[in-house]
Amino acid sequence: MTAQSADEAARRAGMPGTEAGDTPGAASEPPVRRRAGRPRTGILSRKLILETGLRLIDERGADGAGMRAIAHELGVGPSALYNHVGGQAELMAGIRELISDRIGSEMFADLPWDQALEAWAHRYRAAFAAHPPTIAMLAVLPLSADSITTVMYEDVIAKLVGAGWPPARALELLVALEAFILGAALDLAADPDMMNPGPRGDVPAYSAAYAARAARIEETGTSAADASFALGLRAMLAGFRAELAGLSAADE
Amino acid sequence: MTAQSADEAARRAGMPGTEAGDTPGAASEPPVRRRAGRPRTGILSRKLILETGLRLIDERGADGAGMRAIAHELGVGPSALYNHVGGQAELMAGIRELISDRIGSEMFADLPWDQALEAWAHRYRAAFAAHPPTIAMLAVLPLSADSITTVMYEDVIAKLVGAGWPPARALELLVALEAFILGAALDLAADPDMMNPGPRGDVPAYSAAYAARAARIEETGTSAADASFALGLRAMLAGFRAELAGLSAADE
DNA sequence: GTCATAAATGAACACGGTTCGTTTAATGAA
DNA sequence: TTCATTAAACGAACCGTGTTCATTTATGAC
Repeated sequence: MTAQSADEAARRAGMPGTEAGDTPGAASEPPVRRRAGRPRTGILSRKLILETGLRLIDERGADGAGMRAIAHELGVGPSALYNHVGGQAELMAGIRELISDRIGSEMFADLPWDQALEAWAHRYRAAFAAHPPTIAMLAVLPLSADSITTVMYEDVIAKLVGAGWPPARALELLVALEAFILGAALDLAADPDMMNPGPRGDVPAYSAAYAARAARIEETGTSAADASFALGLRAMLAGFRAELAGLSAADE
Repeated sequence: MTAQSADEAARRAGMPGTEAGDTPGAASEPPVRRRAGRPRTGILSRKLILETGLRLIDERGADGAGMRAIAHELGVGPSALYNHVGGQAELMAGIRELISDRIGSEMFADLPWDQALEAWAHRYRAAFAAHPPTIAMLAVLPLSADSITTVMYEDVIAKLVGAGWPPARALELLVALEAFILGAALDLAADPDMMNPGPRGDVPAYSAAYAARAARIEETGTSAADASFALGLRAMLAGFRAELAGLSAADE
């Protein structure tokens, strides 16, 4: 990725000149004893901070991307971040948009509405699945109104209305589907063993179902979360098709 | 509620005897200058702490139920809580179970599987909806294996298997439906104005749909979140019915 | 050149969860 | 009954967090 190499270059740009004669440790990451005042060459940027935050979350878990941790990772004092980012809340919102901006909506250009929704749902979930620790944290954050997410919504709604959905219903559908996707993403982030009943005799049907599912996972190779997502999405889309047919019939 | 009055009684039980001569302020809630050492009559209990935490969350929002806040509310030092609760994580898990234990599963006793699922989904969502600030925080927490939630799962699975669902599929259905419910609960907690596109001309279809939905809300009186939940649940259940019919047909 | 502004430092501040030693009361065993 | 142990409170720390502020240095516009 070009962004990645650019970031690396920007990070290293804080070093004086030839070699660091004043860095005593000289370990892997040079501590870059920088004296006070504005540095000759820019070190931070909003984008660099957000991407570092996302990377730290991926590497160290949800709690690994505090203000101090990001600052330390960038070889900078914590207060320096506040020249580029309003605070932690804004930082989290920025990271969330970093992720959701990668979902895209091209599938609505050349697929029927229901197939496009299916592809979109998979992409949506995958965008979060790429950063497991973020899911629980970011799925609950609101999207800022001016983000490009809104134009993604535009593509969804336009397609649905074009297919015959009443506009208000189309928006309800979008919200409902998004709820399922986020819930499925949470499931994806949960411990796979979370629903294990363990050895207890008072829940026979549930224990049997758990064992049967485990066997099916063994066979097919698909994870439990994937299977549930596929089943739920299939059901929801089938239901939406039936709903639309009912609406069209009522029109006549 | 009996629990409530019992709690209050337990809370006041810390006062010495007749009247508090050493409480200078003597405001509404007596500060109960308690000297060190084990009090004559028990003040705290795990249950009281959990219920106070849930109440503070309801009253003051998600961040209003810290260790120090709960301790202060109970007229006790923060460290006293650690005699009854392992820490904040365990406390949150306890509150989560407090809520989800109220869902119940009686509807599976005397309704067809699909109607029972519908009633269950509504109750599930309502249990969280009763405590809006908790949703985002608690929906992402795992359920401890020994909770009575597992017996609720037992009722769901038993009903589904009895209706002809293969056990593994029944569990997948349960997880998928739960994902939708939690996602819908998150939607319920979100700012209703969150999806407002505002005055911008580049998303015409979306803006129109948003306006149309607002008008429908005005008419019917049902909230946007409720409408989306109803639509999504209806679609999902219709899809599940079709899925089961397909499975039965394939069996023959 | 001068001056406002941007961007860094580093020292605080306030507040959070948590730990620990102390003190007192209850409990159970000898 | 006595005595050791345990339970449950206090209160003073400890540590880590996000954040603010005064200061210092570089940049860019007039």
